[in-house]
Amino acid sequence: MPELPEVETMVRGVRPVLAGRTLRGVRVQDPFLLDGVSAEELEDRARGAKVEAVERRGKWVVVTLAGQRGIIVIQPRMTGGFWLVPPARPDHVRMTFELGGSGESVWFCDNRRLGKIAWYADREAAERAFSRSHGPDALQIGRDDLAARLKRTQRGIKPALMDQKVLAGIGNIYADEILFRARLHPERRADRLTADEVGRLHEAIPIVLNEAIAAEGSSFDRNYRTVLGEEGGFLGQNAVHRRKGLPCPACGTPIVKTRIAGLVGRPTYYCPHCQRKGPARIGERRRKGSK
DNA sequence: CGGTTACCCTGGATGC
DNA sequence: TGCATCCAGGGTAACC
Repeated sequence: MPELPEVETMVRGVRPVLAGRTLRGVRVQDPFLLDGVSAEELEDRARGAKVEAVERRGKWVVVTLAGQRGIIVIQPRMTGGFWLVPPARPDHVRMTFELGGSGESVWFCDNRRLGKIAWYADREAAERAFSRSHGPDALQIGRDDLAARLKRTQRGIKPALMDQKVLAGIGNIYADEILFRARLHPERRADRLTADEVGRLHEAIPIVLNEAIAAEGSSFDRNYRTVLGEEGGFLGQNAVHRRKGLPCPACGTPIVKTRIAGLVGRPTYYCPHCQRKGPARIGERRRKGSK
């Protein structure tokens, strides 16, 4: 589930509680999520450790332990998320950060168990692991770098945007929203965008992601919630994702839902008027009786 | 290289 | 009400 804005929201929620604090320890409730580390080893490393930093890298949550105790990396994937000691213990707790003294906890929950928890000995090892499967962060990537990376793939622009190796952080929701904002059809070939189109795309990425972060991400059904259990408010101010048949906010044309090549079974939403396969006509309005 | 399938899991919504 | 089916924001491996 969580994409960059949701993970950023989680990190901002968890950081003030954990950063600078000394853990009593961590408890692994579900070793199934562990990747390359045993529950015993992880718990040993974290016991009594001080949390130096809580950061986001792409869709990863990176918890750095002080004093050479290593780095814990949590990938929420589809249904993972953090909770700050809510009144009632949530379902599907997979790992717990236990704080000293007060007895407070931070829970990592994941009903589908698709998430991953890893541990690296130091920042370099974590960085190597990240770099093996990720490009630059979507909020950091430069325009020329983005252009060069898109030039290297003949896929559609949407699959390319969602490829973490091209740039890190964008998933299905925000790919749709970013492409709408950039007025690009999701099936346009990544390597055939004009410099102007790449420029629009590069502008749209941080605008959409930062709007979503400001709204604390996207919630629907019972999925993602903030660390306090509140819904993110982005869906409701978005343009196309999950808005099949509803009017495009720019031109009123009904939004189309489809499936595109290179994206397995994930749905794609776009405005067939604002996002043409041919040259997009920016700013054009389709309204009865005018123009 | 690009694309598809299968798979990792669970639970909510929908349809009969 | 019960049961089957489809769907879901992510990601990887195997294969054509």
